[in-house]
Amino acid sequence: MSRKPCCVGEGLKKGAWTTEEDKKLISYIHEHGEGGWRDIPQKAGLKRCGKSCRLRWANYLKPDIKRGEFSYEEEQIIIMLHASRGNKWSVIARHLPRRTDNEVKNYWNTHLKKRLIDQGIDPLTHKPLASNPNPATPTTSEGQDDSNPSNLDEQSQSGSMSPKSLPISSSSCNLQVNNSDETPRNNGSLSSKKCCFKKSSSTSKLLNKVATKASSIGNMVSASMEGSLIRSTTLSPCPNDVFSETSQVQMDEFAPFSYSSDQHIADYMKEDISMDFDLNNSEYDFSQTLEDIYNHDLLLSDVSSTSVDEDNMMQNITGWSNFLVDDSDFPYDTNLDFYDKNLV
DNA sequence: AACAGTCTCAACCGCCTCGAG
DNA sequence: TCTCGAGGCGGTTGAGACTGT
Repeated sequence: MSRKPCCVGEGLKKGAWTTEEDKKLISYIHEHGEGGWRDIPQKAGLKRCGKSCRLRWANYLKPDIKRGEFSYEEEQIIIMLHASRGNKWSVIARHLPRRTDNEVKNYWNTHLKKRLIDQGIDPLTHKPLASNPNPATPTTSEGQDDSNPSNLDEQSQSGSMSPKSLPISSSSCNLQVNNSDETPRNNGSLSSKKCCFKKSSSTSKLLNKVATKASSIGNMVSASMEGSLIRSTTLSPCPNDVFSETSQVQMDEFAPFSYSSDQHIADYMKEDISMDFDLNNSEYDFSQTLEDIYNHDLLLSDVSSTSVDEDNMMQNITGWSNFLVDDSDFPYDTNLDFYDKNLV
């Protein structure tokens, strides 16, 4: 037993990778495949630590990595999974095909975390910040300096909140706001069917919560299914322990399933169901909303350890979509006041 | 144009888990 | 059973880009 340590050695280069180094690494991996990272630097002619090579490959050079702006659906998935899983970036990234854990982590830290704080939501607990009397107004909180003009300018100067500064609730609710420099993140229009929370029975509250998420669930399901069904299709009926070994299937193989034959379900669910709710309402619990959704198998809590029955999942989704779009006795008031105040 | 402050994200660091020896 | 290295993961850093004055 005389293994040599991975990252000791003089003359190892650090810092940004050059294109030349990238070429060497790509070329080597194309020829020999991944793995054996300790030996790769030497064999590929790189003065880098094996660990550094692995990271460079996994986070940047790998051909199927998706880069660039996160979609609305991806944002929703990150937020929801973070609420239930915490900083488990690798777990979250598994639900986002072609995204890396590092990228998800960076996006959370630089965008989503701030946005939640701005809207008075504690990014750790995903519950309204206790000290925040008005969630629609940026407040001083952890990592947030209200003397920072940029925080105030964003809304006071623009006269409206950009989608990125919208409350999570609103961005989940088909709200469309004036947005000159960005493609709207949701194709839905500002619904005429705006609903308020009603403090009634727990069932009503659950329905409220579900309805709140309904407009985005379609998108989320589509996106999540990409990741989940790829794996379930691949796995089933494989035992769980085989799962991780077989999960490297390209999503393209299942694109027809994800995007055509079942797109109608997602479309149904994206339809004109929207509402707002009052974050001041101490009973609102985003984590609970997630639990509710998870309990109905709309999202898989951790596909890496779960084998999924595809038919069962589709039954659930179909059932839920029918439930969600059946608003014949939609029990909530319409109310645009909240966004009228904050978006105009 | 120059400078300062802020933001972004690639890359590093250190810890943890797992498995080989 | 114990030790140690590889690989994986989450937290943090800092260089470069961007923005405001």
